[in-house]
Amino acid sequence: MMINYQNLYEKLHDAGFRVTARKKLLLSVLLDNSDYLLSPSDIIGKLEPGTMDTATVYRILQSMHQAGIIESSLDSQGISRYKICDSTPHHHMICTSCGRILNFPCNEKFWGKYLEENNFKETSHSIEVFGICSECQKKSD
Amino acid sequence: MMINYQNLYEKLHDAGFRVTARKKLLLSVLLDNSDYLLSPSDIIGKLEPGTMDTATVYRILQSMHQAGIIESSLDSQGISRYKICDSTPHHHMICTSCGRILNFPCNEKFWGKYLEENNFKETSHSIEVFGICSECQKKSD
DNA sequence: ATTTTTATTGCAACTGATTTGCATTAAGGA
DNA sequence: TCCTTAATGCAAATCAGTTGCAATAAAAAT
Repeated sequence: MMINYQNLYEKLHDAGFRVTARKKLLLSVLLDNSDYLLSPSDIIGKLEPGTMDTATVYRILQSMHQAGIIESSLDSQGISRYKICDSTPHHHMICTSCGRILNFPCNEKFWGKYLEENNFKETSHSIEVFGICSECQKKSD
Repeated sequence: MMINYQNLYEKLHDAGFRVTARKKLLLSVLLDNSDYLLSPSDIIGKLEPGTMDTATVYRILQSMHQAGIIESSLDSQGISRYKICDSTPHHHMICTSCGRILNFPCNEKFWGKYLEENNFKETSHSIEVFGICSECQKKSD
């Protein structure tokens, strides 16, 4: 299933949100940078100055998250970062130099035995691999 | 190698920090709660009111982290949480109800093939499993 | 097409975690 | 014990993110 604007607009609408000019604009920024986790201030930096209030950006990001069209995570400094949801479950390889994120699938769960040993009921998990992406390795040569 | 006060004091000292009464006090709080990731405000809450200034707590935590005797992580709300470093590498099972953290070792790295495919140079990784610990499952019965 | 309802937005003020400048105090080596 | 310098308390500042409110604009109803 391809990601497209119509689809995203519908999801927003179905979640009870109005499809406004600002929401469309933010969506285009996120789609244009779908390989990156963007912080609110990254996003604001990509807009013409004065296009949108900070509070509006935060509110729209909340709405989109609620509508299930973007996923959020915290970077190493505790700042929220967002990207359009991927359709398949996955984990991340995050470049600590440029911030690019690459996905990889995850089927194995080698910690199953530890869950049992501790009688721990898993609800979710997260695997993140940090390092330097191919592009950034070239740059530093 | 067991964790003990002398050892921790030495590490602080070796990193160029003075071993003060406040640092000893914070260390005892962290040792008494070594199964939990504590936030600065958790820690302050465990002290007699007026024992130590907020800024001091933050500064000491920075020093201890720099000295390599505590590890830090961010909780789901972006708040810093700390605990005494474990001697062996491991990953976490974090109880979303009480905050207790359980360790499990990690040897396997099933993402190796994805690193190669993308020519991604790993520097570190993090695996966190969220869920409900044994104790909290009992409580909700 | 016009009116009506209600979500959306800008603005400014606010919150809560964390940091910083500065004067004072106290480690710990000489 | 003295002296140098890190550590500390206090107050003010910073920074991400949130909120109240009045004005605006979607989308639903007429």
